[in-house]
Order: sequence, then C-alpha cells, then structure tokens
Amino acid sequence: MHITPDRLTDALREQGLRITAARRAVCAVIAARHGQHLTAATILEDAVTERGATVDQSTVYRTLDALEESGVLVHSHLGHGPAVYHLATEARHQHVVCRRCGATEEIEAGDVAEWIARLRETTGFVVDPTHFAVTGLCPDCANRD
Amino acid sequence: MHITPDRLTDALREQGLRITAARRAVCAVIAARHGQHLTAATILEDAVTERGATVDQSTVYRTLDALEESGVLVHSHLGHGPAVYHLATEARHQHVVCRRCGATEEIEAGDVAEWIARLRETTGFVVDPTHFAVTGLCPDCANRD
DNA sequence: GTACATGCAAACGTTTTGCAGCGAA
DNA sequence: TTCGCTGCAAAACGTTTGCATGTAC
Repeated sequence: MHITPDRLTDALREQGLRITAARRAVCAVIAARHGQHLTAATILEDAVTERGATVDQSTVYRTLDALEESGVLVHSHLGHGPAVYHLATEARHQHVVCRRCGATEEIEAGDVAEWIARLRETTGFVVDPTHFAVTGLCPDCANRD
Repeated sequence: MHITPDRLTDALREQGLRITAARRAVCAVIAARHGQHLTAATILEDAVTERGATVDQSTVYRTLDALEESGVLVHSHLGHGPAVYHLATEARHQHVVCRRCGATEEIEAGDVAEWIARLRETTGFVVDPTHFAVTGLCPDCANRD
C-alpha cells in the first residue's frame, strides 16, 4: 500500500508537465503521508517546514489540480472546511461525518453500491458517492438525544 | 403544500425572538417561493427589490439561522456554490448534481432508506443524506464519454 | 531559447463577526 | 426601559487569478 514520490512525478511527466522543485516537494509530502486526510494547507506547511521547500499556496493548488487531472489524486469534501486529498488508490471509501462532534468514519464504498446501481437504473445518473461526505450523528451523539 | 409567512414568524416568536420588519420580509420571501432552491443572496435580493425592505445580508443569514434553529427551515449544499434553503416540510429529497453540466435532480430520500438502515446497523451512524448533494454524471454527460 | 511554472499579491464568493445605534416588547 | 436586533463595514475562510520573473526542457 506504499507509493513512491516518483510514481506521482511520473504521472505529471506523462502529462507533458515539467518536474520542478515545488512539484517534487508536493509529491513527496503526499507520498509520505499516504492514507491520511491531507488539506492543501497541510501539504503546504509540510512542504515548507519539513522539506525546506519554497512553495506558495497557489502552486500547491495548481499541482494538486495537475495530479487530479492525471488521475492519481482525488479530493473530497468532509463538511464546511477545506477539501481533503487522497491518493486515487485509497479513494474507495465513503466519508460519514458527525454533524455534532465532527467524528469521521470511513465506510466501504461497496456498501453503497446497491443504491448507486438502482439510482442508475431509475434516473440514469452515474453517481460518485465519495466526493461529498454524508452527514449525520455518530453513535455517541445519536445516543445523547 | 402551502405555507404562510405567519407560520414562519410564529416559529420565531415561539423561540422568544422578536418580529422585526427584516425578519418579516425574509419569512415572506421564503413562504412565497416555497418549493424552490433559495440561496441567501436570492432571499436578500427578493426582500430588497420585491418587498422594498431594507435588509442586510448579515441579517438574512442570522434570520435563516434562527429559522433553522426553530426547525422550520433546512439548508443543503449542492456543490461548491452557496447553500440552498428549503422549508423543512420539503426536505425529504436527496439532491444529485452532475459534476460536468451542473444539472440537478431531486430523488426521493426513500430510495436511500435501505442504505441508511444498513449503515445504522453496521456502524451506529444515523445519517442525514440530504444535507450534502451526491455528485456524479447526469445521463447526458455519462453517455458523452 | 522558449514555453511553461513560479511566487507574490490581490481578488474571489460565501459566510461571519464587532460594534454603535435603533426599536420591539 | 431594556435588551435584542439591525445595518454597516470589515474580516474570515478556502480557493483562484493576473502578472512579471525564473527555469526545465
């Protein structure tokens, strides 16, 4: 389940993009933190403080866009805060967020597959349920009512 | 399926809140446009241009918050734009939005009920699937691939 | 050498907040 | 009379954009 920074920079190269110090730093952070919920701000901070890179937030966003375009990266929205980025290989999960305490659970996208299939039949919509989280109450908060 | 402005102002009164010209205007707009997807900006504009009220955006937001607190109003997020507000009585639908062309479909929340029930069993999460839209491709855009 | 990518700064769109004065109860 | 509500202005937030400079190829 590991990924190397090179895998990411290669994805950019395959798009005909240039490999710069800033892009290398962003890719390195993403590879190092694979499996985590990364925000653009986190990636920027890591690149600057942990890798001593000189990167601007605009460059981070542009690089993240490029990686998404390559198909190796994906982002989703957990709520009202910033978007979170994951490797596409880890994107098979659906986020459920507690609206009261903010707890986040990851559930297998497979659980939703049936609903998606039915939706496709009845409406023709082909749905990606992982892009936006689903809100609700976590077990603790639900029992507190 | 009609609602009167008074029903809304009453909800505010029951919370011990004062009924002001601004709040009356906001409630009137919401009642008049029931069934539609209202953004804070639309409500503000309607209140000002169609009802000649002097209302500020901050007051609109504060009033919408109060109405949500009363339980008569609800908002959801269709995508990256502004939140949309509906009467709580109309909140039983799930939004599906096309990520390519922006088309929005409303589907019955009942279709998702099975998934919600299973989610509750397996994780304990009690989910409100209507707060965030689900993104995907509409039939037209899906066929264009 | 020539695109393309960068840092910087400023703008964006939506929502929130601080504050002095007004007005519903 | 009191305290809640208001308009105004400014800030907050995450994100995007315009532009002159820099650099990978």
